[in-house]
Amino acid sequence: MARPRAFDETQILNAAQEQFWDAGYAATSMEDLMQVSGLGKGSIYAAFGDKRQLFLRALRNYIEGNHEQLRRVLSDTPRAIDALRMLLDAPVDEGADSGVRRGCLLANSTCELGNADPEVLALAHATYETSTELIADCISRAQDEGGLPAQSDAIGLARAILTAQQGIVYMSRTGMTTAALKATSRSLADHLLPAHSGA
Amino acid sequence: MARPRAFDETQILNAAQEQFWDAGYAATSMEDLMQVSGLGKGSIYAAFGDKRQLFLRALRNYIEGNHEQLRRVLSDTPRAIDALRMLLDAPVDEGADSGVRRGCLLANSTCELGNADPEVLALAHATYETSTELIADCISRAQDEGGLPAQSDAIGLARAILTAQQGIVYMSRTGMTTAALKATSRSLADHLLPAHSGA
DNA sequence: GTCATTATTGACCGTGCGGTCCACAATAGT
DNA sequence: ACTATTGTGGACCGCACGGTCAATAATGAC
Repeated sequence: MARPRAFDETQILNAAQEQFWDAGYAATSMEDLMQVSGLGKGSIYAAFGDKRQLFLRALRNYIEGNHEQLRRVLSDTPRAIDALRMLLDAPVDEGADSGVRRGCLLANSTCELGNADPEVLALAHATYETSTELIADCISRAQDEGGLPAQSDAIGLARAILTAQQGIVYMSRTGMTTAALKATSRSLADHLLPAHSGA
Repeated sequence: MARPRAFDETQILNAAQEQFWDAGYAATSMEDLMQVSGLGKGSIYAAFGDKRQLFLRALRNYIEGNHEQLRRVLSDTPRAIDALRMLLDAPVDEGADSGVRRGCLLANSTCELGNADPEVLALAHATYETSTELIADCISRAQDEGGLPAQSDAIGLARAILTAQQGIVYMSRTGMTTAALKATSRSLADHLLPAHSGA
């Protein structure tokens, strides 16, 4: 009954996400977004509202993707303890080859906007709460499997792992060599997850 | 022979630093800087060049202050192991009462500008290299004092502690409660610095 | 084919930005 | 007191930004 959309909304969100991830919120102009999306300005505004709303949707899109991946890793890895170690290793590989270390979009956004935009802050808070629970579940599994001492507080340890991971993500942006980064992630994993599996 | 400055350069740098810390680089306008410094636009440009240069000086100012404080804590604390624990505790107290958790200016700046401004990135890299060395020295001291096992790699452990600290700094910005934050810092300290001193 | 409806485009707008400049103020030397 | 020199403040500039809008294109219903 009317002219159909010529673009896929998710595709645009992905493109916007990449752009915001590369440059940050403030440093991304509508021109940039037009370029990476291939859309005219009017189409973007008609479809998403304004820059901030597009950003928020792209950010939510990113978070969902991240959580999906987290869930997959945590549940698909045979030994739970290995999954936990992977959490600390993952940021090291991210973009190691391409040389561009842009960290985590949510972390970047929280740093840039967390003080000024309550919605971004709330998104960050909720995300890390969920992450903590997912990780804690995995810790319980590791305890059941005997990979971790049973007495330790799963939520507390989950928070420590998450915090360490965020530390690694950040340090990866500071020009640390991949080798140093790898060693650090390993060191943190060894300290936080005492029993580890082989070489 | 000429009209003297009516302001103290360091004072302006401190004011600018606070402003950039509160709002970030892009979200700070020259108007903001005029307001917090009490200076006219012309004076700022005459004294500091442009916005970016003022920012870089404010950032360097911040870094120097931070390192001074780090040095002081690391050397003035009687037992080195306690100093190391303090590194992880410090971010928790920072701004806990006022409620504003603005993290670390250098970290914020690196997240916002690290990809786009090589100078900021270089500053971050150099800073963390220095921090790592300072912490490593303190670790050696802790080993000499018997507070830490002597066999562990000081630099590696220093990097792990620094990374964990940055993780805590970041998590403090995500709306975590002070209690959870405190528990996390304690947990990380306990895992990274096995031997600790009393209740 | 006609029409109603929605998508698309790009010209256009007002605003706030970083940055410049100039008239004026304040000092030190003589 | 006069002058040279530098600091100060704010008016001013051009620009790029986010955002709007109207003309046009593409579809489905009938």
